[in-house]
Amino acid sequence: MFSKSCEYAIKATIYIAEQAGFDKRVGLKEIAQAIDSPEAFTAKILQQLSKNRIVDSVKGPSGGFSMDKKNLEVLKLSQIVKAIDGDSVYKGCGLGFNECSEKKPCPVHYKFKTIRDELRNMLETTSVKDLSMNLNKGLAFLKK
Amino acid sequence: MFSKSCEYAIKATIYIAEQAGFDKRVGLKEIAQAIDSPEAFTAKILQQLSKNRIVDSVKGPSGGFSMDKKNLEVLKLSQIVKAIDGDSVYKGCGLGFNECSEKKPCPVHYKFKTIRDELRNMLETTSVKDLSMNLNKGLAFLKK
DNA sequence: AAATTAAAGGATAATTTTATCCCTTAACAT
DNA sequence: ATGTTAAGGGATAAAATTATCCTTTAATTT
Repeated sequence: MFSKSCEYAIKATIYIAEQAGFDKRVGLKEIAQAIDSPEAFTAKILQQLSKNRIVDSVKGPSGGFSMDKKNLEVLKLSQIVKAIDGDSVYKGCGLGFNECSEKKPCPVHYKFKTIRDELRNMLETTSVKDLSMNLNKGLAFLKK
Repeated sequence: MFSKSCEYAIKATIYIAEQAGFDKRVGLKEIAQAIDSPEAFTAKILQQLSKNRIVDSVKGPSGGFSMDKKNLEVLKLSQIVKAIDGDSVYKGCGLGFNECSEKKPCPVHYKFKTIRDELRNMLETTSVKDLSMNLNKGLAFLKK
């Protein structure tokens, strides 16, 4: 569904959001441990998230990554996915055609349309807060 | 959604099915041209499809690939996908956890569940005949 | 039976994705 | 101001995926 990078990005964002809820700023090392991801690779992804203003970062002692609490409801899964994987998930054709459309549908077009539309809708309506709330309730887990 | 290999596999199968409808056996070269895929790579994929009895192959002159007409309604998209990509699509977690389940749901589990279930259902109910029929009606296309 | 044709299969290469290393830059603490 | 800390960023490496080449095997045709 998503690239590994994107999976890490989602996990990292959820973790940062969770900690931001406690007004905690968290460092790369802590994040990588929490979501069980390779540190250096995660650093790259956090850079992208930071550039895309999905998280904010501060250098130096007691620095690290955090998020604007007020933004947690507004920030949608779709924005993370877009920042890392682009819009391939949205406009991607089931058979990899890029000209695939309503007017020139590929053989699987109509079969896939519903599902991709729903996926899009789900990503666009699910906020980071939705996900981190689940996490706090113990209904879900982040680390393998 | 699927690997490139899987995309080629679906396209190739649809094309072979279409031609099998005319009782035509088709060769690698023709298939690769029809679906606009690299020939040698497509050969590998056809080997897998053949091993999985999704298509049948005959060597030598007037050989090539074909399918049992009677099977076109029975053969589902899911079988092609499984033969090439395994069952990652079915049991794949949105965040890449392999222990993700009802009992131990990842943060996106419930959000993704519906969509993955629908995808699974769609793949398991869509027959190759459904797709090749569309193609014949000119409603869809195979070659870019 | 021999020649020809086309798939099967092994080895290898190119590309993309994932991952690591190390040096630079910026923020904070003293 | 200086040292320490942590993110930023460039270069490189490893792994996986995609792709090609070439030899072998098995059919069909003559």
